[in-house]
Amino acid sequence: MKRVELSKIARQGSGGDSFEWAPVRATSVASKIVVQIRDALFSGSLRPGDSLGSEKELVQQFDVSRITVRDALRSLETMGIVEIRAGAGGGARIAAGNLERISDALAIQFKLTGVSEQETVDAQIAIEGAAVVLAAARRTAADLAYLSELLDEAESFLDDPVNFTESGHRFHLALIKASGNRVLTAQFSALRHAVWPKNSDRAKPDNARRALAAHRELFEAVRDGQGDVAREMMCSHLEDIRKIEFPNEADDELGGTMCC
Amino acid sequence: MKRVELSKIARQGSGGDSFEWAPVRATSVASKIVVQIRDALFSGSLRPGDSLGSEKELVQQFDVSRITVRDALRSLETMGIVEIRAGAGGGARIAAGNLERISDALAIQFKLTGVSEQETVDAQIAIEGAAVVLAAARRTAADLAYLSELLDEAESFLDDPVNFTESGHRFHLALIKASGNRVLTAQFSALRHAVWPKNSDRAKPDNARRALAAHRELFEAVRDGQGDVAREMMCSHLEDIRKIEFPNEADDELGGTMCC
DNA sequence: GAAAATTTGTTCGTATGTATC
DNA sequence: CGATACATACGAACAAATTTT
Repeated sequence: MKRVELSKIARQGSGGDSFEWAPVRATSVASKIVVQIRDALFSGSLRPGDSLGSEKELVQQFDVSRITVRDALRSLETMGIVEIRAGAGGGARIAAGNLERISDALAIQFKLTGVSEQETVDAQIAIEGAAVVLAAARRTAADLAYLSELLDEAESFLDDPVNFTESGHRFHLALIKASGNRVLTAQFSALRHAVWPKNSDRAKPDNARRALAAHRELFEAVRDGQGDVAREMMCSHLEDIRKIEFPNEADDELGGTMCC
Repeated sequence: MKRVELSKIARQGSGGDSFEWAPVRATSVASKIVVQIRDALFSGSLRPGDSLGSEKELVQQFDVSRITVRDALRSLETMGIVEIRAGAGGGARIAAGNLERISDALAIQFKLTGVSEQETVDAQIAIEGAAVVLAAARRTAADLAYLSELLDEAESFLDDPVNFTESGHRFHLALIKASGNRVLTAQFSALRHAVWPKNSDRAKPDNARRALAAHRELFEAVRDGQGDVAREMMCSHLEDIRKIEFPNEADDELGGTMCC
């Protein structure tokens, strides 16, 4: 339960922006507190679990009003940097990482920016394609057992579009997790949550059969350690899905550019 | 300048969580305002540029105190959903998308989670490798001109490690932007900001020469539309960098698994 | 389990800096 | 340049929730 000494805020100071990305409205006092704590996190002087003290203590340390401290804490909380608990022994502390939080940020900015489905699927191909290469090299027996289970499950859902789609999602996720790479896993989850149709009703039986066959081949390639084969299969499988889910892009002259 | 009618907050209501991700502390009144506005964004009833009114107006609309509205606005601002301007005609309005904000969110969670350098570099290989394939197919004349400029710049920095490293970063970024995929660009930026050494002093002249040669070959492959060649080059180039920047991982038995 | 202490959540009033018209 | 509108900031206080005793 380390306590870190934080300096008072210079009201009219220039505020050291050690990052190249612009902090949110660096003019406000609250944002200077935010920047200071974020810097401390990245420099390593603050780590998950460290306590920042209560609102009252922060008011004293920074010599600002309670509202200013609250503004800063609200921002830090929204960024996922701090967790706030009420009651005795509570207060603000540096949060543990939560990679699922990334989905929110991605979804919001994708929505506001209006990125195309093509960009999203291309990014997904990049991530899943690389992930299966790693998975083919690192998959454990437990990974293979779970993937095999999911294949059986999917087969039982061949005539149940909703459940089939969801099962297929779990298969993709398990495949990526088998890569052992949390960065790729987080980025995949974010993309999936951000822009894919929530309830795809396009998983008609014939499409489902096709997808299941692709999943089986993927499984075998990963099981046999054939990374390159798995990558190509994943790519053509996703191009297939792209044509089904986003038919308006099917006539893109660059279709299949990625790898297959 | 559309105005959207927002309903009052039910103090003890259950609060409709229409998303699967848990909103931040759904118990507080402020977070209910946040959820309501975020929902309105995703449902399409709020779009970039729409005005939410001033703090005072929001106080009246939601029938809560000023500080509660402030808390909500601070969260929404941090999420990048609203922009707040002071002065007459100011107030809160729905922000335009800013994909750089994603980098922040990713970098923070990667830092808090403590992902390994190996995971990061593997993800970078996935993203940059796919990006150059797209870049080879889509690069414009302007892209090539800028990349060529950066190569000349880098050559002049061969004996200046700090500037050489920075110039090289710009080259990688320009290469990815040439893919025309903003999702890949955002994810790359995040990785770069999150875990790479800020001031790499390892760009010794001999390493610099090696890197520059790799960049030249990458440029030629992209220029000539040879996507597969570019991918392999990018991969081996990044594996090279991995060995230089993170020598403690050089003996990883899985080195070179990705593609080369 | 109940009481007490601690801390956040919420409200009101007021003053000040700042951007717009 | 002045007036207006707005966000930012400060102080005091009570309510609600949570943890400790």
